[in-house]
Amino acid sequence: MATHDELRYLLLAAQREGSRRLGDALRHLGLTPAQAEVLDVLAAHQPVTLAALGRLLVCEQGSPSRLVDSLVQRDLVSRVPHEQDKRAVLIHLTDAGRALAAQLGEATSRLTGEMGARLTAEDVETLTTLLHSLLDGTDAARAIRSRFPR
Amino acid sequence: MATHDELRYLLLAAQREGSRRLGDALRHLGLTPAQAEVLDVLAAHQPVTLAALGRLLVCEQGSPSRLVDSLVQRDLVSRVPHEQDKRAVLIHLTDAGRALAAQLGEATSRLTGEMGARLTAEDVETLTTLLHSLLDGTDAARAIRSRFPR
DNA sequence: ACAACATCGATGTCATGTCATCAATGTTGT
DNA sequence: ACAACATTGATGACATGACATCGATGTTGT
Repeated sequence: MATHDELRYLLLAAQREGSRRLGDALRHLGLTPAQAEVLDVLAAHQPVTLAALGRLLVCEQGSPSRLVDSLVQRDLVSRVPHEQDKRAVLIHLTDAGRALAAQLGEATSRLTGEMGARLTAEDVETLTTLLHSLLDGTDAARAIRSRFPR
Repeated sequence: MATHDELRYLLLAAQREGSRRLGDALRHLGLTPAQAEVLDVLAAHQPVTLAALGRLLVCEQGSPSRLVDSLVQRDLVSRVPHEQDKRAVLIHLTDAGRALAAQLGEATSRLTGEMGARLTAEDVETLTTLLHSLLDGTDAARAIRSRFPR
């Protein structure tokens, strides 16, 4: 069915477009969209192990060691060995990381403004509901549910 | 607004999930999602220059030379120098490429079936309309419009 | 004609994402 | 206790995507 193919490409296009604009909005903070998502999640769920962080992130599937590496190198995040489980590592925000995380909302406000100009609040609601239907039962849906409780 | 952020992550999640499943569905053909999109577009718009192909693709922004390279190496596509414009190159499907392109619909049918099980035809229509609103005026929207005329 | 500019395709660089594998550590079944 | 299995985080390998730059070629304004 051509309709479903069109929808697939629309989802791809929406994600790419959003990602580019988010990248623009974050550039002045020196962050990429993926790095910003990590800071965003950490600000609300600190501290977490790498595996748990991976489960909360939409942007990556497995354990995001390399993504976290990039933040450790910039002193936005620190790794602390887990006391009970010697395999695990706990990820914390540093002071600098917390400060940057606090600026994320302001940086993305332009983005949400653009979306608001194109979609009514009801449209956003409809899209959200339909996308949850589409994703129901997937890991990503669980991640989003736990980050945005209704 | 948390709602817009949730929507951003839902779009990301939907694209990732779709991409993984499409990758699974295409694996037995030896194609990645991006390569499949190129074959798909070429089957309908052959021959095109690299720049024109880039404008028709959702998956990539600039001119997709390296993506096309991977298909040339597998003899699915060929580059032919443009006669009038010495800068340009025309991309053609080879016989093998045409044969593979003909199998794409079958390969993606499982995907569209899964979508159909989660969304009604009306839902798909609604999503399509709303995403077009969100993307109106962007290059990606133009690409999709020209590939899926209403 | 010709200088200024635009477009074409290739390429280098960086940051993802995905998958597979690995060594270290935990957990479980018996 | 201990063998079988599962989980954790790191890493190598591969294919994208985004951006910038470059040399070659076209186009345009005058």
